[in-house]
Amino acid sequence: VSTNDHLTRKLEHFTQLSPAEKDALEKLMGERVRRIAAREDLLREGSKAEYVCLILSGWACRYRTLEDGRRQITAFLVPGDLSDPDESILRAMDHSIGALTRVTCADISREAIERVTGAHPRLSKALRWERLVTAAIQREWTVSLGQRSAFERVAHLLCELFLRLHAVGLVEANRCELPPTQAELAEATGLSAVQVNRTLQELRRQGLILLRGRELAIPNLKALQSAAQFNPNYLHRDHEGLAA
Amino acid sequence: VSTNDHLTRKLEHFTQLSPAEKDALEKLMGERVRRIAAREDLLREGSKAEYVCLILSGWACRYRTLEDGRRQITAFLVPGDLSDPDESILRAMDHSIGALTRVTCADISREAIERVTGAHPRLSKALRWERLVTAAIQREWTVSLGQRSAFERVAHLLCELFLRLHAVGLVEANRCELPPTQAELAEATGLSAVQVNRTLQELRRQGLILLRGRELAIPNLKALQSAAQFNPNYLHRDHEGLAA
DNA sequence: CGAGCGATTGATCATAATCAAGCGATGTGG
DNA sequence: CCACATCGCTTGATTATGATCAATCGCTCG
Repeated sequence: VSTNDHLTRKLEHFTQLSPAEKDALEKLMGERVRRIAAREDLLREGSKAEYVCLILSGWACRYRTLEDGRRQITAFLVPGDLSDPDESILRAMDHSIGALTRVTCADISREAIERVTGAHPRLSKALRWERLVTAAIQREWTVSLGQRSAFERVAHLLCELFLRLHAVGLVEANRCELPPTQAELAEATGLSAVQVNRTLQELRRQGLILLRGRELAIPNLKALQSAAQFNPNYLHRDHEGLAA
Repeated sequence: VSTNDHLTRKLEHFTQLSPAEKDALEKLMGERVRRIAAREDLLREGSKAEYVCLILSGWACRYRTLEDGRRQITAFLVPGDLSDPDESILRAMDHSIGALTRVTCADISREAIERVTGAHPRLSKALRWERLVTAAIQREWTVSLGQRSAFERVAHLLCELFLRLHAVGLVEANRCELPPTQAELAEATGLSAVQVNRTLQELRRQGLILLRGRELAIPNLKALQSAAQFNPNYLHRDHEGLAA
């Protein structure tokens, strides 16, 4: 098993892939690998997205900065996540993608994607599924920011990230990495860093999470999900590959 | 000019369409027209999206209801807007689409869409552009809910809706319909209905909007945009069709 | 050793939620 | 035709959630 099979693992939550399809994916990940330092941008607002970015290792985020300096993180990108293949249609990016840690990513040309999806319809469908889940996650963030309390927001986000990391094989024995700083979690949840700190402490106090440094452990996922009113349906993990 | 050419008008903000392409679009809108009463659902969470919904007239919204009754509107759908063609891949909808007014929509089969996009690459590209703009709008809502004050949120939303309606020909002399009730605007902006009411009054007091019943007038769009820190880039109206 | 970053804590403040009541227009059934 | 109910909007009073301000601490790194 390669260390860079995160995308493959994720897509297999939707549908079985043949060896040929996995091979085609693998080849895509090979071309033009780039290393980005923490706090650098993978793609900057205003520039044209020439390539599709696939995160091979490390964490990144989509974010937008307002004129007065306020910043909102609109998505976290973990290994196996990729920017939208169609984004290169647009004249200019309306937001940036920044590295939260050191990141390695593959810059894949749109043509390469189209070649592969043209040859492998099932892969094409799996990538469309991936895109739909990404959209559903974005909607769920809207729900969180609009309706949920600070406590629920943070708990919900941790549930989501934990399951997403699980899907790409980055959870071991209820533990995973959680690289974002509290300030970054604050920018994602629309809270202040102080409030994120207090909320994390409350989650710890209730025994729902163990968090030391960048390592998060969730001793009882069901309990955390229940505290967060987290419903995993929007991640659409119940398709061809698993059920039916 | 047909009264149902909203989608065509919108797509032409991205690229010129040939008569054949417009004709193909027109035919799509014809099949299987459905009428939905206000407060009814076009598509319900948990069900399978068999068809693509294209709004021909009236307003709808995507929304999600939490277990305890809280509701978040995650998107407004106005004439010319459509649900994601790929959504039928998913086993079940993770949210509902509800009518805010009486709505007429066209239920288009995925096969019909694929037939048309297969035959007209430019149309295919325009629809992908439409999808990207929808995703950008969703991100911008995340920014609003996470970072903007009540005043900015409401002002920003009004700017967005005004421009979107403008793009489909539903603005006349700085005036458009605004069917959502204040309670619905509250569910979209993550505010209480009381706060929306007070914010609208403040916008009126400052002369930024005129709002009576369901009619909204924006005497000075630039002024409102500036008050909202509204940057229209994310709507990506500057492509092939207009510039270059 | 000093600087800087991230996490933490306490005190105070502000924004917006909640609660409660009333108004005006619309619509409906007796 | 009128009495009454409902809905959407409006207003005032109070409360609460989370922001802001400010300081400290521990750790890492140069």
